[in-house]
Amino acid sequence: MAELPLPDLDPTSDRAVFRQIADHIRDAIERGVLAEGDKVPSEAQLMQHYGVARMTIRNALQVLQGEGLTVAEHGRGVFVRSHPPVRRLASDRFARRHREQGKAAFIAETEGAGGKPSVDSIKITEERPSADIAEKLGIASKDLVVCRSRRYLINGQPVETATSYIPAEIARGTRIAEPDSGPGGIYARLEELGFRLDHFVEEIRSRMPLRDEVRALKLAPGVPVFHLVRTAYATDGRAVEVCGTVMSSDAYVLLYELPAR
Amino acid sequence: MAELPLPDLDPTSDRAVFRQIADHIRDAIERGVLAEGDKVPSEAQLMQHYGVARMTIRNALQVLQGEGLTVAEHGRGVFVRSHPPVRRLASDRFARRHREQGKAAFIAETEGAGGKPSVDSIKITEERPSADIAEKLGIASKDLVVCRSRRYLINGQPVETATSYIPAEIARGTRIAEPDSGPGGIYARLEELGFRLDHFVEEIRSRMPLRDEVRALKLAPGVPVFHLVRTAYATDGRAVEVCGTVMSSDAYVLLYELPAR
DNA sequence: TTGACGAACTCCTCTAGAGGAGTCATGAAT
DNA sequence: ATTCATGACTCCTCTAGAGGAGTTCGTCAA
Repeated sequence: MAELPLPDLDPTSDRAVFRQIADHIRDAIERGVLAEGDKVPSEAQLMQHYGVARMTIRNALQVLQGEGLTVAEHGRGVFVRSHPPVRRLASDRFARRHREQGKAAFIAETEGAGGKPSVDSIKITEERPSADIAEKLGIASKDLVVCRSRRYLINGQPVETATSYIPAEIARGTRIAEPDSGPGGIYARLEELGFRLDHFVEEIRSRMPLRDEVRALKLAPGVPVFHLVRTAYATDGRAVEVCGTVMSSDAYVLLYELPAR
Repeated sequence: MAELPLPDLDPTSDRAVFRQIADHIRDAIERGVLAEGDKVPSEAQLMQHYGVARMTIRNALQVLQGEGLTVAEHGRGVFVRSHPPVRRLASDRFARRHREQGKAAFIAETEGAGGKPSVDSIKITEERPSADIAEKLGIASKDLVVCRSRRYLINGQPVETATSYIPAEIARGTRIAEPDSGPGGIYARLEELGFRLDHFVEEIRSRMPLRDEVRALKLAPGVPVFHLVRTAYATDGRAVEVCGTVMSSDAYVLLYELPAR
């Protein structure tokens, strides 16, 4: 439909035609003329409107897709991407007081927000840690660690993958090395084992997802991920767990509260 | 150069040719066969090697560029992207004890790491806040705020843009509304004005940059940004400042330390 | 009413060209 | 020694096609 008022090309501009076209559509999205979920005019319509070759149109659409503004659906059309409801992860989500109810942080949060949480593809292995993990745990890289990998879903939609690394010396033979780590999760188990947790350090990076991550999290093109690595320290200063999680950046906002001390 | 050992296409695969080619090159990068800064074989070489049309090669290279793995330089070639030195931002960087030396956080940190810090395009305006900012500051959206925009650079490379919003009622006529806010920055000024800072709340998002941000931060394609919004609260519970900053995600790692309480 | 079929529409992949423009090394002219 | 032109090489933009495959929807037969 020619309902969408797109400007004409500026032949005097030295900006490439496909960029100009991308600019027009981006403008329409940013100004709200095209709202979330709306269909962008088809390649054929845009060819017609601008009088250029199909490839030129496709290049323009490619730009927008790379910016995460649109998604193409084979056979249906190109649509303005809609953003899922955002989960806000508070910095105190692993505080002891939240653990005492006996629910894992993810389950409690999600149910609180009215979603149906589930956990997926739990895999427990015992491995030699990467140099990075070994250093964070303060162990030699030939010492073994127990790895707990899992994927979190809300209403069946994957939102996060996580892998915890606990020195095998601590975890072996305990419920931490079982698929179901019991009420309160592994932090509760660690405290029962006598490691009173003192503080966490979280390291946050953002980057484009790897191929596996795109698959595991069903990510749309142009969506970066948060890569968060949390290290848990016991009161004796010893690191007892490192947990690496990858989250879709458009499903999450991370919240931290800090003293001004 | 045929030095780079690339596999042949798998004609039985239903994976598109350009994706297979992208996979091969991505593998080479991930396995370290192609290191940072290395030149990817030219379009002509890849055409030759795979026996496909130029556009097919360009599509493959486009994929990698979108993933932030490579950058093309017109007339020179395509190169594996090299990552700038990473700045680690500690969560306590705005704590009072760091402020007492009289240096702004950014300057002190950068000099400590041996870089030459500078600040750029400082603009001070008085405006009506967006609904979001007004809500965070707990003021009506018709109340004015003083906006301090600036851009931070290290060795001339832009790394971060920031805009602070302070209720005009507080900032007007003070040094906060001057380009040079004086020793210790605006947090020091706020405390001198009697607003003893109690805590900060930081909200972190990650997304692809807008066009302006690409320009302002000289971002390579395929690099997401952190969008961090910090709200400063005084001891009386009042929000006295909101600061929004946009940072290149491959120049920063954010660090937070949290009590396990 | 239901279900199978097909036409029309969508985006996806790929080909084979063309001219343009930036970079760099070489070699000639100064 | 320096400057400058040249040509080879690079990626960039755009054209004009072709066949493929997924989606939607109306038609027609059961």
